[in-house]
Amino acid sequence: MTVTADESEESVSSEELAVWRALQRVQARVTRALEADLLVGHDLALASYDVLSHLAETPEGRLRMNDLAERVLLSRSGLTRLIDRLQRDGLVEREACPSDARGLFAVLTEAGAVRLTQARPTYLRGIRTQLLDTLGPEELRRCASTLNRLFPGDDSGGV
Amino acid sequence: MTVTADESEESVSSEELAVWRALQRVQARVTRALEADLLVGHDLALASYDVLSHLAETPEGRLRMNDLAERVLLSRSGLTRLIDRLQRDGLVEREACPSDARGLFAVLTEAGAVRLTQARPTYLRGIRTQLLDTLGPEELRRCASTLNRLFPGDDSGGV
DNA sequence: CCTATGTAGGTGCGCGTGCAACAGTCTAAG
DNA sequence: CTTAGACTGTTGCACGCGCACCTACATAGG
Repeated sequence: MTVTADESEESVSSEELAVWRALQRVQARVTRALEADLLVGHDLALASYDVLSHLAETPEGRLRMNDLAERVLLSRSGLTRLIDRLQRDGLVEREACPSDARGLFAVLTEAGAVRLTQARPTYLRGIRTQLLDTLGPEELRRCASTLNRLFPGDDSGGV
Repeated sequence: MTVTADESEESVSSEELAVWRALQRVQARVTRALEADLLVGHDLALASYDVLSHLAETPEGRLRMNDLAERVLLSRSGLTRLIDRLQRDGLVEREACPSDARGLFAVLTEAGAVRLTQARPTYLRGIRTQLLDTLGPEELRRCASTLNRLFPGDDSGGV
């Protein structure tokens, strides 16, 4: 088959395409491993962990819904439901924003902080074995500099 | 807040964590851009494009369901429904496997090949603007070598 | 031959997600 | 003060996905 239309224009080398495909595969592999591990070990979805994690990185343990949605890579509506679930489970609470009557804070509860602390080792171990170990230290360093250049001021927060 | 439990064990530097998070963000950004562009431009979901693309890279334009599922990063059941839709739209056909009565081939139709050819420029442009342009040529080269080392013999296929 | 184990693909089901639309609120221009 | 436009979070809806389970077939071991 090999439908080779007009490669003259809009060319992307097979090496470049391979980069994109590898990116997809790595992301899928790590994501699924983390999802499974967190689920069986702590009854926590990866998206839920991400929310707790980002909240915990905040000095006050709270974040506006919109802000949080961007950080955890979710649509606003998606975050609304996710916070619904986390609130139902007592891991997060909603709190009104004094300065803006439209705004709501998602705020980490004590139970949420505990749950996060319990789950963190599982999460970190997953990243280590699925991603970091497969990269050599040299490649890791290069990736870090490249990625941090693309997203300046984003390596904040801990662990 | 900053729940800093036991960082002694299972440590992952913030630089390493940033790598993982950046990976997620890049993947999400490119994926959503491609999905949107392909949808408005060619009424084609990204997953559908991936299927057509992988089939077209095959000499006979056909692939076993299982094999295809692995390549497009979908569960077997997920691929079943996706092929259902593509077959309904006439872009793909199912064909029995002579050597194994359990097996089925997903085979690219002429209409599927045409649709792929139409959509390809949109797809490649998306990768170019969302991913490749943001990486310098030097970083691109490094990523390629790193990723291709992690997934040897996977840069086959065209464009 | 016949049985046991593994594999290929499909189905029922529940769930998480995004899009479009909406109400409430803020802000700026007249 | 009023009004137009932008923004925040939520909801109705439809859809795509994975998991668990199932059937059909393949293959090895008796």
